[in-house]
Amino acid sequence: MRVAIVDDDPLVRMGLRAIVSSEDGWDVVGEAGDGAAAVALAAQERPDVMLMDIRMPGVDGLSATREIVASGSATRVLVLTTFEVDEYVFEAMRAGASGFVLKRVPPAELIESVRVVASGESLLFPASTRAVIERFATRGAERLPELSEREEDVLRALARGRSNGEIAAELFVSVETVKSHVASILMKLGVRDRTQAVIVAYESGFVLPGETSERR
Amino acid sequence: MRVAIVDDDPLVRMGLRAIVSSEDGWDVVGEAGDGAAAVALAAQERPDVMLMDIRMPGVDGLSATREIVASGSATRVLVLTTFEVDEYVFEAMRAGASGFVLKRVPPAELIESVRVVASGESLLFPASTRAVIERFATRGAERLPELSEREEDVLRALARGRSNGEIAAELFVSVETVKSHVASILMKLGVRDRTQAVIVAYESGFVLPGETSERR
DNA sequence: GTTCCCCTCCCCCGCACGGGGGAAGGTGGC
DNA sequence: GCCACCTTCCCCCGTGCGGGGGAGGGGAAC
Repeated sequence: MRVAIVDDDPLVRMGLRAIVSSEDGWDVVGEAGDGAAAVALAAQERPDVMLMDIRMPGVDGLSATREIVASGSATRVLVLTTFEVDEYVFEAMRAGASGFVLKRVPPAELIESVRVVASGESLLFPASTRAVIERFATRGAERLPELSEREEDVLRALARGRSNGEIAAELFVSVETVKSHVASILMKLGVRDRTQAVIVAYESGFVLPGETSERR
Repeated sequence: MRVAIVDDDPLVRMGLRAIVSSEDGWDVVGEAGDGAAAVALAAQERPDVMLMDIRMPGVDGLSATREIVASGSATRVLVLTTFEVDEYVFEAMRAGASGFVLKRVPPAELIESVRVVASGESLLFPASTRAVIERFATRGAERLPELSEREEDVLRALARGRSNGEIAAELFVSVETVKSHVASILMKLGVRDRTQAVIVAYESGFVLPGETSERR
């Protein structure tokens, strides 16, 4: 296992190095103190896993992660943070990090985390997982008003960017029918136009990013 | 710790009961073989954690989870599945489950999982976490074409359901200017109308569900 | 200097969209 | 039997939106 360590604090790097290199067959193949150096290090050493701090002078850890992932590197990035509930968790996920864990976890857990992301899986710390799940659940403010079956069909079509004419063709009905369904949807959702209806569809979880375009 | 077990297979229930009750101070306060019984059980016994199978005859585990969570119960639902990559993970998250783990994990891990969700945190199995992160990252097919700063402002406004006139007022420019920005956005994104632009904004991660409406 | 691109603003045009009416058959509840 | 709702279809009308032309100023690159 070849591990790289990125943190602007030399003390933290030393601590991480001690933990990682204590494991049999594990090597720390390099250290970096900022994002730019991290990108270069990833390209040079091609480590299996890179432990990445977020807050660093110059190029931050998220930008560095984005670059490394975008470069097609096989290196997995495990983001380390100081605070439990870190707003950066979503950004880190979008940047392509394979995991998001606390710096102050017991060494054994950190080792295990590295092993997990190296295996191609991903992992989040419980508090982060909770935040993610809550975003999905949108607990509380969700629930669309009751839409009829046909209206849901039409709303799904709207959320795929279809025009009234296209929806009519897909559902084998006339454009007028589609228009009347759209009008009902707008009224029930309390919105002005199809664009706002699509926004409500996304915000309520009626459709999820990724489930419309990729599947089939 | 008071735990309830929901699974249609008596054998599985026995196995889970054995694991749970082997822990000091932990009690299995009830079992259920289908979703309807699970909802009733949650209301009666108010367990700390409910281990919930998904596939069951009659009312399935997801519907039961939805009901229990919607009822405002303090019971945390930990969803158990047989297969690693289960399409139901997103549904479970949306239903309000606190976790999603494999049935065949070592007993010690299952116990630990129950402890985690009981503490109010959430947890997903690595393979599930990976799927979730990939949905966020939308690795590969993402990246909006380069939009100018102003165009990003306009796209953000579009994603909030604003009309051209409203955007003009918000950005202190004329409607014509907004129209020309919108036209550039449509061209750059390769879409037909503002609705499709909003869809691209969501699908690409340019905006995330939850970040527009709730914040501020 | 020239050459881009961005941002701003303006014109005309056509049409899809949304709002206002309505009407018909089918299903299900009371 | 009546009423409510869904689904389907039709009319008219106004306008917001998108497509097609531009044009001028400013800043960065070269």
